[in-house]
Formats: sequence, C-alpha cells, structure tokens
Amino acid sequence: MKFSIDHKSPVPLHIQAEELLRNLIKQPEYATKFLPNEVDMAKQLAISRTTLRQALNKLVYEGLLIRKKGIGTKVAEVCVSSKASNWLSFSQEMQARGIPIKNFELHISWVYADEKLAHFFDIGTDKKVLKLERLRGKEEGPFVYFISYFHPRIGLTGDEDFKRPLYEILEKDHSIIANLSKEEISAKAADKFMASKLDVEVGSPLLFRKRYVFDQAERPIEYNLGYYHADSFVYTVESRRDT
Amino acid sequence: MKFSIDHKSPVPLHIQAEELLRNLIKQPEYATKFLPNEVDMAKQLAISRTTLRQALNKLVYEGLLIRKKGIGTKVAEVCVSSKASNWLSFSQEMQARGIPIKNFELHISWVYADEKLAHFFDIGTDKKVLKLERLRGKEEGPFVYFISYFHPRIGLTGDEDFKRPLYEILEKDHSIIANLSKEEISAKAADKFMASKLDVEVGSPLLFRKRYVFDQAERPIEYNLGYYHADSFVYTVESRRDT
DNA sequence: TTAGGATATATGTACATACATAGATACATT
DNA sequence: AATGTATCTATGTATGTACATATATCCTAA
Repeated sequence: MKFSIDHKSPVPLHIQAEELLRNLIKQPEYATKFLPNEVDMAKQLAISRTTLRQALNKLVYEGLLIRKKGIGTKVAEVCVSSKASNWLSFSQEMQARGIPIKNFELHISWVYADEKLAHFFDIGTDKKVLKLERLRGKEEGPFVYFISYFHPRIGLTGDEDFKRPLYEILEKDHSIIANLSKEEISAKAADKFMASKLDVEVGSPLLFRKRYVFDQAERPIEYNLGYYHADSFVYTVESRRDT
Repeated sequence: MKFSIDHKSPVPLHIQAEELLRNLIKQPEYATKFLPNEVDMAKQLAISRTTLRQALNKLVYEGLLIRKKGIGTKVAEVCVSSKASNWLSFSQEMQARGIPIKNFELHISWVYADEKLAHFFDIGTDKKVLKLERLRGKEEGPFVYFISYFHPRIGLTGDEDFKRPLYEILEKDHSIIANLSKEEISAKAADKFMASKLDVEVGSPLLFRKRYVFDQAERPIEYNLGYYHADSFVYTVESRRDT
C-alpha cells in the first residue's frame, strides 16, 4: 500500500493525503496509537500543515478520526455505524473503517412477491422476484443477516457474483443508480432462525432495519431487511433544527 | 436575524460564519440566486477568505450548499431530507401523531458527572448535574424510559414543572435553544430495572437511543438516554445520495 | 456564419506564518 | 502532602498571498 505523496501527480495534494490517511488508519497499529502529529506528518509528506489538515478534517467530519487539542489524533473506536447524511453501501462502510468483510452464507432464490412486496414494487403477486440472503460480518464472526428483494425490472438473473459490492453490480452491469433510501429502525428479539445464524440466544435483542431503496426516478429497486447483532451496530443520525 | 460577525466574541469566527450562513440560506431569495462570491463576502464580513471557506466547506459537506468552480455557490435543492425536517421533542412527536402522552413517573436528582458526561459537558467530575428520569407512554401503559442530564450552565434548579414540554422550559425560561442533535441508535436487552419499568421480561429487546443535544453555538446542553419498548417505537430515516 | 481565442469571474489548490489554548507533566512553593 | 506554576506538546484559529482552472461571454478572423 502506498504511503507517499506524488507532487507531480495531477491529483490534488489534499485528495492524495486523504486517501493516504484512509489507508493509514486501516493499519492495525493505529487502532490504539495516536497518529503522528500534524506538524511532523506534514513535514514528512512534504505538504503544508494546512493541506494536511484539509484531509484530516474530512475524515474527522466522517467520524473516522477523533482529534483532541493538545493531545493528538486517533482513530475513532466505533465498531460500525451508519450516518444518515452520507450514502454508503454496507461494503463501503466497512471498507472506510478498514474492516475486512467476510461473507459467511449466500442464498439466492426466486420467490413470489407477497402482498407487501408486490405493493412496494407495484407488481402483481403472481410475479417472482429475486431474493438474496446474506450472512455477513467480520473475521471473528457474522453480525448481520440481510434479506434483499430486487425489482424484476432490473434484470438480475441470480447468476451474478454477489460477493462484489451490491451497488457496483447494479450500477456497472445494470445501470441502476440507487439514489434514495427510506429506512425504519427498530429492535427485535432474535427468533430461532436468526439466533442460529447470528450465534446468539433466542430472544436476545437485534437491531432491525428495513430499507426501501429507490433509483433516481424514485422507482423502487430494492427492499432490504437487516438483522444486526445488537453490540455490533450503532446507527447514528445528526439532525439540525429547521426554524 | 443577525447577519454580522462579532470579532470580539469568544466564539471562533468560522463558527460564527457557519451560523450566519445557515441563517442566510434560509432566506427565500437564495432558493434561486447564487450566494455572494467568496472574496466579496469575506471582505464584507471582515474575515479572511480562508476562514469563510472553512465555514462554507462544512455546509458543503452536509450537502446544504453546492459549489461550482467559475460559477458560484448556491443552495442545494431539498437534498438530505429528514436531517433538517424532523426535529421534534418527544411530546411534539407524539402530538403530531395524535397520541396523548402520559407521564408515569418523574424523578429529579443531582448527581456527580461521570467521566463520559464530564467530557461531553466539558466540566469537571466534581460538578453536579441535574438528572431527570421520566417514564412515559400512552394511556395503555409506559413504553419509554428517559434519562436526561443537563448542563449546569443552563441554570435549571430542579423545581421546574417537568410536565411541560422540555424544550419549552429551556426556550422560554432559560433562553436555551436546542439546535443540533446527534443520535446513536442501537438495540439493548432490558435489564432488571428497565424490565420492571417498561413491564417486559428481563432480556427482551429494547431500542436504545443516545442523544447529544447542542445549542446554536454548538455548546452541549443535554445528554439523553432513551429506552424504548421494541414494539412501540420505529425510527425512520430518509437519505438521498448527494452525487 | 462560425470555429477559435481572449478575457472575466469565481472557485480550487497550496503555502508560510503567527498566535491561542487545552492537556499533561515536572518542578517549586507553601 | 497539597497546591500552584512553568513548560511542553499538539491541535485550534486566523490571516495574507499566489497561482491554477472550469465556465461563460464576447470578440475576432477564416
């Protein structure tokens, strides 16, 4: 992995610095240690402190770094979180935090749309839709079970390589760009099925997220259910008053 | 509304500029027009362009502003919907749904700030803060247990009538306007205490919400923990991609 | 008429610099 | 031993400056 800055590159220095930092903080040693201080780091990369700070600020804003005056800058300790403002897929979220994702299970099937699904997709209950189930998590073990349903219009066959990021498959291969998502978050007790998948006791708390995804024309493209192991997922929301 | 910068204020200039911009872009004329250009605006506010850009950048990150090189800066259309739109207190939320609120329990106490709280409030652990605990819900029964801590700066005495909406007390009696809230939502199992309060089994799932509330100058004012009965509360989020 | 070039405009990138301030630590004073 | 004080370190705040570059407009020459 590259940890230097190319002053001759047409890519702006602060963008290069940002990329470099994103890679840097994935290094396991920075899970505990502080980053080098700004002045030294700027000197070492042969860029100005201002430029370096521009890059640092962005990661701080995204919640990846925490700075403390007089102390230093360190990687945020949060396990997983999702921010309402930026729009990231699961894989992207994980990658940004340097957490390698592991796919534990993957099931593909075609099922008839139930009433709720037929209504959301605006199709008949006689239509079949692609159902994708995935058990995913970190190296140590799975922490989320996803169930996704896709609108037939997209043209997924079920033969796609679902180990690739989902939104990449939709964008590159099917020119579908997810643009809007409506989510409902609540808590649920693990039933027998989920308990076995996520390796928890039956009845233990899960964070449950329903996600309705739309494309740029606000047409429905995906209905997604996510069952998260309670300790591994925090949903963060930032809201500001309107008045 | 104030559209000037106080160079003698202890509030950093870029924070003041940020607030000013947030107010400015609410003016209906900027729905169509471009903002004044950076150089002029900086001159007019008697701050440097760098400082002004620091403020502009933040709003750009948040998706409120769109800049185009050579063209100008304008207010983003709608974008990032739910962020700004639903900022409601619990009572307001319930009222909006036409649900009458019932207060089942109310405890007021003064406690020493623990480390986490002291850090958030930026005070010492030797200071006492007002702790407010409330069990609330619908006619049929309670479904949420709130624990709130308030910054001493506000000047709450503990003798307030906490049956009134909280944000009304803060605004009308203490001129504190809650402006920004950062929330973390996760799932938790009910412990013995919560189980008894919310009338559920020990270990059953609760939706757990931490809320950090700030005033207009982004000073911390409240730290709030909410334990929601799982079936009674759904958190909804709407997010749009900001290309 | 129109392709192409000059120019104006506003943001984008980058640097050097200076001083303020919070947290930690070590040392001196009482 | 407790309290204050100085100092060190790293981030926070703020300015002035210079040049680059994308977009729009106007002007000119084939």
